[in-house]
Amino acid sequence: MPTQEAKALAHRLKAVADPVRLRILSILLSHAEGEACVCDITDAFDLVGPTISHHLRVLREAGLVTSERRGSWVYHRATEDGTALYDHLVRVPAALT
Amino acid sequence: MPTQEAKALAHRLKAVADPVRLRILSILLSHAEGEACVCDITDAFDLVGPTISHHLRVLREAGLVTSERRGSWVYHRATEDGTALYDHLVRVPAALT
DNA sequence: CATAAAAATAGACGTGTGTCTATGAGTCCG
DNA sequence: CGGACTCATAGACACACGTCTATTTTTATG
Repeated sequence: MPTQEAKALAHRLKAVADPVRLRILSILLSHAEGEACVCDITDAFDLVGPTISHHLRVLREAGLVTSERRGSWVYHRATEDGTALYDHLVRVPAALT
Repeated sequence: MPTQEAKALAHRLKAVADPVRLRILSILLSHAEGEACVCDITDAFDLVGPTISHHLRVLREAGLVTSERRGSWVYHRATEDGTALYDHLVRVPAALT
């Protein structure tokens, strides 16, 4: 594997190599309409709002999540890449043993 | 995704979410007999021996690599899980875009 | 307009991570 | 034995990361 490719893949893997971010992706995908606001996500964790915002930004900068403001709320949803990566990961046999 | 499962998956992902460790796995899998000693691996990087040892330990503790001493050399090889995870990862479409 | 609510940003703080140098442990060979 | 070689471990150090509190921005509403 070329150094360049390893670097790019590692960068994307780092974005999902965190239990909170994995669960955020999971929540987005299982939510109605495939989207949720920060307050929805915060309820599922014992974490404060800004911390969730931080994780959402990491996911967004990795191209796995998009965010859109509609009125008072900001709705976050998994991108096509984010969905594909998540679906792929939860099916890694070795990763679940 | 349950918290427990997210934690376990994230832990395993952290082990491969590093460009050096990805390339180490790649090198092990492409080497003759599927194994290589530290000196073989060191040649492929601009890193010193103990650093490679450190990365090999991370991979070993994640169950992705095994190490066996035969004479002066220690031979490292990807486990079945390590092989499956690596093969799986390099085929994630979203991870390579 | 003023206030409240939702969320992002900024900054601080402790912990984890990747790297190095120095040292120790195991093995071969003269 | 003793030296050379391979590798792991220990310790140090800088930097990244996950979390929090405090503040700012954006929007809705009385």
